Amino acid sequence: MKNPTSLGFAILGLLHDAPRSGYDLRKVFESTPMGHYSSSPGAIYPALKRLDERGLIEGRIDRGTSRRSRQLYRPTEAGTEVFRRWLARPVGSEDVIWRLDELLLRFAFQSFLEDDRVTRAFLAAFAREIDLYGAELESQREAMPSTTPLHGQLALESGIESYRAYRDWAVRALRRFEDRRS
Amino acid sequence: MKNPTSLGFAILGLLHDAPRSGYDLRKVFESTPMGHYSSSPGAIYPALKRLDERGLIEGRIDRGTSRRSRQLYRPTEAGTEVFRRWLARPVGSEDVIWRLDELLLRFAFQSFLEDDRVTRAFLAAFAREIDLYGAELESQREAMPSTTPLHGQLALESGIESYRAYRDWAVRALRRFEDRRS
DNA sequence: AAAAACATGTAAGCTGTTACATGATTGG
DNA sequence: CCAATCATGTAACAGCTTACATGTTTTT
Repeated sequence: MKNPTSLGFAILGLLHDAPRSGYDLRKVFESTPMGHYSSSPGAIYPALKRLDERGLIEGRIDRGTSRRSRQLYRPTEAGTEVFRRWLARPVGSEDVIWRLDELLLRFAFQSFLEDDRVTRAFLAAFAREIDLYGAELESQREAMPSTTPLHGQLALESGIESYRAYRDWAVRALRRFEDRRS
Repeated sequence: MKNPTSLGFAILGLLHDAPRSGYDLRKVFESTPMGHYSSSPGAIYPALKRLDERGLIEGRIDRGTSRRSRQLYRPTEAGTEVFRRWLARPVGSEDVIWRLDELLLRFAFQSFLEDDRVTRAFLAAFAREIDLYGAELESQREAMPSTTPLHGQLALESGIESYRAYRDWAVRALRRFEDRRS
């Protein structure tokens, strides 16, 4: 059984916050900083169906005041299991290179966990891996022949500085969690 | 006729630098900072085929010393037209929000153009749009209730700081191009 | 009464992933 | 001669986008 996609995990996380319908989820994706995930019905509804088929969520028909049907989804026990394991996954080098968005999503949902050990480990690993990648980009810049057009040099620098910003962020975030422990 | 995807434009740009085979392109994507684009044959070869079918590139069989066949692709006139138009496209707000990677790719290839006016306009618009988006994120942070978990606040801050880094980069890059003009 | 928002979905098409397949050439 | 690398592709599948489809309830 395959793992959900990023969108699947985003949905699973939101359902751990509160039971929601497909339409509710669309609104969250449209109006909040999570908006980097698709809010189109052609993405949300099939994603909900997959999560349901894999037994990670279940839907109940909710008839509030009206007689219009509305599927309210909530996570199953298996879904919570999978969600917890996802939150605590080790941070690898490919994650920071290829799946930075998903890492930040994971971080945002770690407030679901009781204590902060997972988060502290996450941030330490995140800072370490991103530093390694930044160093690699730096050495690529140094290896650039001086004939390289200015555009190429600058494009690489934008990447380097973006990674630096994430590293600094991670270090500061880690301090915030260490303060909180005491 | 639809426009190429990001990968298509990346290929088109590389072919403006030099004629290359599918295999050559794969190596570039594997080994350089452009590596955020897929190097898998299942992506490259179909992308080449599409560019060919749309008349933007053409392949010639190149038999160097050996008798092994090797398709060397180069842009057609129509391909160069499309490429130039892509390089000079105005920078919109959705571009910085949803397609930052493609914007940086466009910037990197702008060295193909004779003079720097397009690049200066690009960087000015880029800085302006990214500032607007950063301000929106900031106001989202301020609108956060104080009950918001630390994780959520910090995740949003990571986004804000990443955008700030890009804005600072754009401002510095613009200065570099203005110096060069004189 | 009409418009907007609620609410859920499907269908076609495109792109990319993973895995497979094939054979030639070169370096040790 | 064997392994690595050169070189080009295909097939099955997953997921997303865009566009369409349908009907209900609330607001103006």
